[in-house]
Amino acid sequence: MKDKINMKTIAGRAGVSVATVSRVINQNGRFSAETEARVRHVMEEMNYHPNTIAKSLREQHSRIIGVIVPDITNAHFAGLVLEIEKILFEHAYSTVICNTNESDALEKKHIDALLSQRVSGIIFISGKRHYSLHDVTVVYVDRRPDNYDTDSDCVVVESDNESGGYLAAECLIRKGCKDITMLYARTMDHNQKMRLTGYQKALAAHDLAVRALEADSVSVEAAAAKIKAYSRAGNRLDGLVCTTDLLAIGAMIGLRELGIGVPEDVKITGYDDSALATLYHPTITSVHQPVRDMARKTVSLLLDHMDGRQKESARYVLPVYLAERETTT
Amino acid sequence: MKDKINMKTIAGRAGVSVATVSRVINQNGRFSAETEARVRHVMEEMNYHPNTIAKSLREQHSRIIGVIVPDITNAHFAGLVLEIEKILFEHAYSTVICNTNESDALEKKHIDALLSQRVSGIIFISGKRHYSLHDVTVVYVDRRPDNYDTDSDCVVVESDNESGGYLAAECLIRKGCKDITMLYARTMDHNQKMRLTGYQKALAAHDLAVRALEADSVSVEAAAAKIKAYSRAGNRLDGLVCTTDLLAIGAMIGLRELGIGVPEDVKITGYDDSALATLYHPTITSVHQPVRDMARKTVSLLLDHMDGRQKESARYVLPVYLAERETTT
DNA sequence: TTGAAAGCGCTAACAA
DNA sequence: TTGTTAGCGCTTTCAA
Repeated sequence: MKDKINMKTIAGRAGVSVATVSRVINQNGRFSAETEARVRHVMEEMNYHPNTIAKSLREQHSRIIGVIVPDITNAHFAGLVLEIEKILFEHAYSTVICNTNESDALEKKHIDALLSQRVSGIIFISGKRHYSLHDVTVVYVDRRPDNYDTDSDCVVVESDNESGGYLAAECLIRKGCKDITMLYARTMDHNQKMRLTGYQKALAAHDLAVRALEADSVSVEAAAAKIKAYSRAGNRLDGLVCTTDLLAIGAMIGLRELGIGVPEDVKITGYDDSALATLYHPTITSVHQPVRDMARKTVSLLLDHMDGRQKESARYVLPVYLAERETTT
Repeated sequence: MKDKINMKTIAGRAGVSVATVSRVINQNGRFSAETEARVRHVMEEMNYHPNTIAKSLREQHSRIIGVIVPDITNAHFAGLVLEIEKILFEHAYSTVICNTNESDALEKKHIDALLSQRVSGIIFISGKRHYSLHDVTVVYVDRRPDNYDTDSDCVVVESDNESGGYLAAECLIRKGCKDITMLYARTMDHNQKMRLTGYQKALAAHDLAVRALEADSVSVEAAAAKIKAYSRAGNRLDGLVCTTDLLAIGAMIGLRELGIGVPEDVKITGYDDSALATLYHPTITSVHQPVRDMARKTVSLLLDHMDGRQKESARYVLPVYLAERETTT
């Protein structure tokens, strides 16, 4: 009844040995054209699917890659995962998705499971650092691991967050803004930090004063509340650099309630160039990250390191650009 | 150097046989407390991860579930996949994600790969029908398979699209709209059809005339273009039921360009209750689908059918509700 | 060009 | 309570 057809079945029907069947499947040569045709025909006929599990056991690796991500629901992460999965599949690798919901405990469990599955590699989009992963190839993407310094023995792919912050601030300066503030979220990860640094450098380059607002979370409500409090306190503001599109939207909502117009009174930039940025009204000027390139680089590094068994450290910083839209008109 | 530690290593160090180690790991009883403690200690000490591949080979299944989805970047699908993955992991199953990009050829390749991996089950969010999957448990969710009829030998979980269309239309009627049109996309899948049916029933129940507009694609641009053409042609319109939040936004953008106000002149409903719905200005009244419940039902059906080996057909239709917001004020 | 057979790490039937 | 061992389906070495 069940899946009892295996290589032996095929071999029997084709009148050859399992070794030969294996050879034609893997194109390892050492078989005649007729033999190949016969074997292929039988496989077709019986709708045979070579058992990857047995192959993996024999070959000591699974052609499965684990992707650790905080939340696939986040559009930026989803874009990254989509591209990664696509490229991996082209290379005959499967992608196991692991949502951690930012929980260290869950992440640990997922890693244990992946290790048990003898995955060929793990891609971290989580930003957590893992020192104990010596027997598996690892690449960090989008969020560099905790305690990262350049000497660190790990492979990192990121986009140029500092440059992104700089570009956004510079745009506002170019548009004539004088009182430019940055709005970030309390969950101050490294990417946000670098964006802040970029913003600071841009303002310093033009002798403008630096200010920063911290929203309680990455949410519309938190951003709206923060910006309202700031404005009501009488602070001057004509430009706002946000570390996220969501924060930018929250800020606009808050400002709108105060009767402050965007972009007439305050110009705003977001970050990530998410779908929201072009959909929102007004459309949002936003820093675009090269998601596809990041995915491509990540996978190619992973594959290289898996092949070469080389575990050298490396860091790749991919360029971003600013997509200018209505909020900075 | 490599992963040479296996059950035998553990057994050796603990001074027991591999059978005992296996029993401890799988809690199959027939070992003493001291033995268990000793074995556990050694496993801990050596950072041993039981080889799932070998286990799978032996047990003839992989505890891996394949999820076929058109595009993980779609927020609705991402939500579904997130929940599915979460629940599966709680049951010690891994989730391999397969983006098909709506391509039949890619979908076929993914299925072959999953079959080779001897996955324990496949969840389809793709709407494609697969007649040849007899040796693996299958559940369709969100999009029923092509050529579906109730007798069909397959398991389907969906939300009540007809009711959703009805609810949306009824809301507009309640608010006093008289000229209510439906806006859908050319890619007329079954879900959209049912939403249209619901809309039609609601209007019929109130003796109102039914109209439908077909956008060229599920995009803001297509929706804006369509609604502008419709309005300019002099058609009366004070209510619009859209089969997607994206279409609703596109419609609003189109109407805005014509100087038509939402909700003053035209009231609008979206569908999916996506993040956009609460973020957009005005906030969008939208039909909410019970994504978590759909995921939960899907997984529980999958697990049941995998256990029981029963392959009976079934169809579950989960209730939706209308989240009323500013566009229907 | 082909085949026989060992062995990957594990589970479970059987024996003790 | 514990151990021995066959065998899951495949790849690969060695022989023919």
